[in-house]
Amino acid sequence: MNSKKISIAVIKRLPRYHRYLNDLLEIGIKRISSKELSIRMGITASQIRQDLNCFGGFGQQGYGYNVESLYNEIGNIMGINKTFYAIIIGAGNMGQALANYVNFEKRGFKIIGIFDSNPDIIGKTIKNIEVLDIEKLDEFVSNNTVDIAMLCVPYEVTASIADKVGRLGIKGLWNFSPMDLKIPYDVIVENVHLSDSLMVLGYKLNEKFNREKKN
Amino acid sequence: MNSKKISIAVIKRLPRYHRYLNDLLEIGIKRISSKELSIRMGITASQIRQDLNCFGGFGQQGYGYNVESLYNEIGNIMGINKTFYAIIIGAGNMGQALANYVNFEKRGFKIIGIFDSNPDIIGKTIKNIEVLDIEKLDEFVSNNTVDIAMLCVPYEVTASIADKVGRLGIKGLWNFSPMDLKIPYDVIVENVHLSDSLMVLGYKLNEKFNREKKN
DNA sequence: TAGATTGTTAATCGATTAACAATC
DNA sequence: TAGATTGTTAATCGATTAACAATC
Repeated sequence: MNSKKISIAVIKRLPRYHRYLNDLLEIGIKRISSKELSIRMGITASQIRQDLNCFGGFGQQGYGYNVESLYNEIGNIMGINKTFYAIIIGAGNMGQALANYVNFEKRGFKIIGIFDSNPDIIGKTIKNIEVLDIEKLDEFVSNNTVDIAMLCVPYEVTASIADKVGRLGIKGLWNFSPMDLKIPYDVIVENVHLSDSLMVLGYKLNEKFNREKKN
Repeated sequence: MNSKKISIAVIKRLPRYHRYLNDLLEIGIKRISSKELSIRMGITASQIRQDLNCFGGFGQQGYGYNVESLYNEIGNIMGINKTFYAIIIGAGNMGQALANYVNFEKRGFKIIGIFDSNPDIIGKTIKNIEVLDIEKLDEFVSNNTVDIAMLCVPYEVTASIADKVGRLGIKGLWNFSPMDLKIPYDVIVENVHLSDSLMVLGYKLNEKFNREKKN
């Protein structure tokens, strides 16, 4: 693997390649050319070859790519073979949805703890994990390896909890609050801004509507 | 408003501007320059001015932008003043999380129906809305205005339900399944691929780890 | 060998940033 | 008026696409 910086645009496409390759595997396709894959995915063959060559030459001239090995290679690049240990902070609807989302485990993410501050929820069991009092977070983190905190707490407390996560040395933060976290720690934050996404959908609907009205 | 095509990169930044302006309003700041805002948001002042000027000249030389009116302008552009009527299909954990997510209503999205196929869930009430049998979807759509369907059903049935949504003439689809929908109808699809987002976080963590190991 | 398709360089396109005249 | 800051044009940067020699 060469050391030149891989752009975030490329990284974000990797999970999509991975999904398509998985589909191909499942329908029993053994090899695929960048041309064929480009048609399926609706992107250019050039882009596929450029993207893959950021990480190495996985193909073979005159043949194309072996689906299974390319699938594995991309999995390796994304770290799917590694296990990331994650905790969920905030066991409301969203936190529970994440806890029950089976696909994460398949991709190497293992939920090992769930925390909340609501006495009605503390002590409940979700997916065989007892919901702990958020007060026990410090203790838990000292006794367990925690790579990622998934933050599903109300807007008002997000900033302070994110800060705590940073202070405890957790390196990855998956944030579901509609807010840009600024914490003075060395934490990698990935945001899921649901309402932003919904607003983009609203914009596109409006635009479409206006366009149609004009015609 | 001029008619030249606005790039999707700009559109995606609008909700973020909207959030920051809302924060400014709440702390009582009345006017702001692109320079000041750029520092807060961590982007360039140039970009802010370019973005806003896609939609019109909202500022004033020597003064900057009036926070409240800019907030409202961006809200209008995004269609926040309009009401979008939405239904949730799939009342599992994720569907329930969406139903209970208060921020949507604030942004003009109103949930008017929830559907599921599980007899244990049908008939339950979520946020004052009775969960209906998915079989009643056709009937519901003929009797109500439905702009958006929020799809939170299991992977296996996503494609067929998305197809049905298209057939019923619903124009917007918010998809939570890890799959790229291809439906032969004129539907605007916005995807929330949670596992893709998580995989990107995993990649970044790995990369950081490898970088640190090297030093 | 001939055909196919990659890996990679070069060209193009679009998005971001810089610069500055216009103007409040 | 002088200072500040926009709106907008020009320059730069980066990402995508095209082209083609290398090679299986």
